[in-house]
Amino acid sequence: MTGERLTRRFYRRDPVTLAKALLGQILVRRLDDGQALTGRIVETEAYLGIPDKASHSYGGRRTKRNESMYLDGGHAYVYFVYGMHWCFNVVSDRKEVPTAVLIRALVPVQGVDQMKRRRRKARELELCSGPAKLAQALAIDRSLDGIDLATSDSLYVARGRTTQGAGIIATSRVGVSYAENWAKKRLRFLLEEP
DNA sequence: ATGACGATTTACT
DNA sequence: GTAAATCGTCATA
Repeated sequence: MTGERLTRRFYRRDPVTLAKALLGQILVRRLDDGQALTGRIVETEAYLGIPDKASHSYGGRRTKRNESMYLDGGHAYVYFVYGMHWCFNVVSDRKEVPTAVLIRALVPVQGVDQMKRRRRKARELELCSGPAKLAQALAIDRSLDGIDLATSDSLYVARGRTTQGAGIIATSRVGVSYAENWAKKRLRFLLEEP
């Protein structure tokens, strides 16, 4: 039961459930030349949408930038921050419900040499140990924003070793100190045993 | 038209 | 530990 692409049904859940369910699954990026870059998802964050002060869709905010958050579960939301970094989210829930899961870290599986090339500055252990790092390593950028992970060959998630909720640590999210009472909610999830 | 600000990373004191 | 890098997007005017 490993290696199959996850389908729409998997993604159409609330972001907390999805954030936990994504841990241990395999993110697959297939380049135009057919080469696969893959990694095991070991850290995620849930963004709960309209009520969530840390979410780009807080208060129902809907702009050109965050439009992808309103797509059906299983689409990609890729955004640009700090003038230099891309971050990749998996959209959760249904169409018009702007929630998502930020993929924060991977353990590289396939295509490590290519990842190293893309992240020239990084040391081996830091290839995919942050949201913008993994985006750079897997060549994820604007061109993949809004793509459908349920049908795209360029980017999707495949079933990895299943965890059944065991070994998951929940902590507060990173970089959202501005979000007041939402900043300290435990919406960041890490796989304890990589 | 302008200005403030990031769901970060890296380098440096 | 602190701070610079760096620019698209959005709110305000």
